[in-house]
Amino acid sequence: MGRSPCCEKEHTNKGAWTKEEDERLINYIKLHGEGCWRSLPKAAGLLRCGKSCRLRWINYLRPDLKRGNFTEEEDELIINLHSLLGNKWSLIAARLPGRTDNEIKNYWNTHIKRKLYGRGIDPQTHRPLNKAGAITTATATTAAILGVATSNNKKSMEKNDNIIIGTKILDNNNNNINNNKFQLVSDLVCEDSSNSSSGVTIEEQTLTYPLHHHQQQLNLDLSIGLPSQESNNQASSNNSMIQENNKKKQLKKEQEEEGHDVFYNHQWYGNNNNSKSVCLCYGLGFQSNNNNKVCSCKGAIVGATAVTTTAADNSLYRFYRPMNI
DNA sequence: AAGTCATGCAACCGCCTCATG
DNA sequence: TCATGAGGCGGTTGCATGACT
Repeated sequence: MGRSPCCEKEHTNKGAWTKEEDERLINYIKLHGEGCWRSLPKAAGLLRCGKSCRLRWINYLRPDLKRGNFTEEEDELIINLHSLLGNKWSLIAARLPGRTDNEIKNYWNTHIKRKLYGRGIDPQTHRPLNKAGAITTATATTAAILGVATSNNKKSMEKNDNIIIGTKILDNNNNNINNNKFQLVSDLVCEDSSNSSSGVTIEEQTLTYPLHHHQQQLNLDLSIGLPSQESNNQASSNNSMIQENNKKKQLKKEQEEEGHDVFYNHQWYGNNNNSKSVCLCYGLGFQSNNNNKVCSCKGAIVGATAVTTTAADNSLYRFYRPMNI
């Protein structure tokens, strides 16, 4: 049985929105808020599909949209986020206040792609164009190729299970990863936090990356995003910062009282000031600001269930995702 | 001035996810 | 556990506009 259409197509307008339609939609949402998109058109007196109303509101009419050209800072952020997330425009948009996924997608296709080509960089792989098809530094033994699935966050990471692979970097000569099929996500250092010397599974390890290096690029410590909000968001932003600082103080206290590191917001809080341990999916940029939709870790470290080899050796691991996701 | 081509972007389409019963 | 449907997402289309000949 086919799915019923979201609206009666023969009775709906299509194409560009008129000023009157915009006003009707704005007025309705001002009065009633964003509710059921399916019933909204009728209630608002619009001959439009609910989906069309939603899109028009989200991409064009929403009052918090930032209009105008993208800044250089936003350009670089989009490029960095795309290198981590691929064509996940909604995730990228979530890190750019006032920008929509559609806007970023269009901007990527019309401007940034060209910009990257101009720099000699393949916009899909973020690798130099003259080296396309070959990852010159990656290598792995068969045993070191890790399927980064996880048992403790199976449901939320469903989409990512078995698709990210980690490759232990041994030297610069072997190319075991087919770069036509895989895209570089990130380099991370695996560090054993369990103090056991053998038989350590990835799940028992802490995956640590050099924080200062990533912060320079993406401000991953707090979130991937621009450092400041628009002025009308300043108050709530300040409140969030106060709450966050209070939480950190509390965590520090807990850590001191209990004598061990404390986990919060994908991170372990401990005594080591030089590096900060994070869960793997966070480190790879798969965290989300939408109730941890992507990563639902609660302290357990994301890792591969299948691997029990000596990954916890402070080696550099390089992570890839297939091109088709 | 008119025709053609290139570009940018709003909007649509179809599939996927997830909540609900 | 399964079916259903609303909302969400990414890819694509097509129109408006500007640049060029």
